[in-house]
Amino acid sequence: MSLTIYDISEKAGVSIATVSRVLNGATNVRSSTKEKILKVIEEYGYAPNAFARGMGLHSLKTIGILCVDSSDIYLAKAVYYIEQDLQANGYESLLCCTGHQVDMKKHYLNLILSKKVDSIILVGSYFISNTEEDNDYIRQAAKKVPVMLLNASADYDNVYCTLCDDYSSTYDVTVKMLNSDTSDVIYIYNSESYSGLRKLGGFSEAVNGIGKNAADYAFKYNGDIYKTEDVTAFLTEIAKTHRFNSVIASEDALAIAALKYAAQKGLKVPEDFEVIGYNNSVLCSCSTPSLTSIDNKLEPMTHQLVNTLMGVLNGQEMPKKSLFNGSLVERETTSFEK
Amino acid sequence: MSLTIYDISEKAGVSIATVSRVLNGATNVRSSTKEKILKVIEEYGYAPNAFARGMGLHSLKTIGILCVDSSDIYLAKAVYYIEQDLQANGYESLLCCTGHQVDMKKHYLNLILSKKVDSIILVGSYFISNTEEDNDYIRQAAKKVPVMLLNASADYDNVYCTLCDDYSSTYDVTVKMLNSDTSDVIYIYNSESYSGLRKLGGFSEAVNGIGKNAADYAFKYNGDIYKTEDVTAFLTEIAKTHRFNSVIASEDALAIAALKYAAQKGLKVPEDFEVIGYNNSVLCSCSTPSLTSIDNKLEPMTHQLVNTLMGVLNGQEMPKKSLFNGSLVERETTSFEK
DNA sequence: TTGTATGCGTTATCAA
DNA sequence: TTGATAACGCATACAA
Repeated sequence: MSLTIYDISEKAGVSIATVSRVLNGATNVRSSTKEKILKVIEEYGYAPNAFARGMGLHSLKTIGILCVDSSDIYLAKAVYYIEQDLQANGYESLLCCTGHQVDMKKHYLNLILSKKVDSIILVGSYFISNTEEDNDYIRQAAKKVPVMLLNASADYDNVYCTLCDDYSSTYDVTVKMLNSDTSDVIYIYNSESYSGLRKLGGFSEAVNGIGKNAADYAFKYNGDIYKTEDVTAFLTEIAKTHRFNSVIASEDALAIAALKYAAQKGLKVPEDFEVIGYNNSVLCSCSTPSLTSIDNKLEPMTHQLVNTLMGVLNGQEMPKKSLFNGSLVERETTSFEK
Repeated sequence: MSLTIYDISEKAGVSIATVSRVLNGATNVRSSTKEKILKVIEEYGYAPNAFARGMGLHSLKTIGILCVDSSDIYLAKAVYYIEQDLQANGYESLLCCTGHQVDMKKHYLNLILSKKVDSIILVGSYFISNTEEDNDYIRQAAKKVPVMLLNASADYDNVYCTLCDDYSSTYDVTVKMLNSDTSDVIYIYNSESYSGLRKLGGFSEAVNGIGKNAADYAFKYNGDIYKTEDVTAFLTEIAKTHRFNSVIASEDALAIAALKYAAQKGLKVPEDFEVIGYNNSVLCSCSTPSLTSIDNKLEPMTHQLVNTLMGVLNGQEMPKKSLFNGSLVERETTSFEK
């Protein structure tokens, strides 16, 4: 077995209490004895037992990260930024991918909670549902540890939200499109998560604002957004009954498919056909032509989220909700006037 | 505080030993008392304290996953698959992104080791270096827990490797290209990791095989592979001194840039210019035209890796090295004869 | 099949 | 500034 605090105390000629003090950075230790102990620790390569430590401290400085699918381009980036920020604050990350089933979300949240994490971060808006009832597991979890929401909002005790104003972003960009040369705009989306509905709401508000019925211009795609051909077929189907010369998409991948659709139809982008994606992901610069997209400030959001969490864990009063504004990053699939 | 095993034993009218037995699935408990205990546990929502449990069992059923950058498309997928497989086997994942600095890799490996993980998985070939000395930290870690390598190889005790034969894949595809109409092929790459060098080796072998000097046809790009414009500029620079009409890339993102280069030059793909990427990532179907790419069997590899790990943890004899074969997925950027 | 008692390696309280 | 010792919550050897 490995060394214990007793071994170290013996070799250093002190009690375990003193060793423990040094280990935990207590100030009330004579610097000479501190040096002595540190040297012994170094020499024998001693590392405290994590379990025993957790038992004493009631914490292992570990944060649970829940995510429906960390292989998704956007969520992967979110998880990465969060992990890096946590690391910088001396915390580790317990990652758990739940999938989309509500049962699994609850199951894994409780599982990860039983591992005595110091907090839980819910990455992505898929964890918040419309019904109070379905969100109850989050409220329950928040009774034990602070719960942080990225891209979602819920007004519960001990739950903190960091999000981007998807509603305004989509509203603004829709208005812009409606005033452009390609004003026959449709909206395609795939998710009715919290942020999914906010985006849809922004689009609808803008369309309704010019006296049209938004429901006629918003189309939900059910399927894998990365199966580009399927999405393109979906658009071809829509085109049979609706005329459109621009597409706003809730995800970059959907927008990419719209570009493929335009290419198939021989439409010139952006002259005759304009496309706007969402997330400003790596796909934007990889597509031809490069994709205009809404940047929803992922990295600043994750910073804010982790900062807020650290404050909460230190007992400070922190904002319950942090709101960012998105911005349009124009590339080659649009030609708005400046 | 939350309930302890003592509370449960009291409420169920048995000793803590019996409760513990039920908790750990021991068979020598009368089924009626087992039922009784289970009911109490259910009723009060008792969950054992993870730290105390870990102390007794010397394990928390947690695996450390180390990765240089989990936001990379390929690595993110790898992490995701691994996490899912571990979950299916009742293990949790402690994720740690180290970045590319060797010091940090060592630091975090030791840190994560001190958290008493049952094993460590090194995702991606960046953890293995050419020098024995730089790999020593891995050998040391393997003295404590089994170390699993994805996409890398190292012949140490208690280290298990799962990888794809990148050498052969690149060799085969290069030969194919050399025999095609677009036989002026160059290879662009960005990494000299273990697998990076294997790919380069395969390309070189094929080119040398026809009596040419491979070094004249392989170009290393130093920079962010997702900065498409930079990569395109890099190719433009190469074109000043080298004639080429096909590109094999070590990463899909680099191949995408090659497509942009072709578009800029007005070259028809695949008639006059062919491109092959690597990883068969989502970028392939997102690009226009869709990208031919080498699939290196990520998901099967991760399955094998986790299966091997589970065997090792159960004390079974398992293969030290598992080798997969890549395969070419042809799309619109190549037109090889069948 | 069940219960008792001890150990696991820390932290923290109290006294010196 | 230090040391002795009692928790912490569970697993398990041993006894019954």
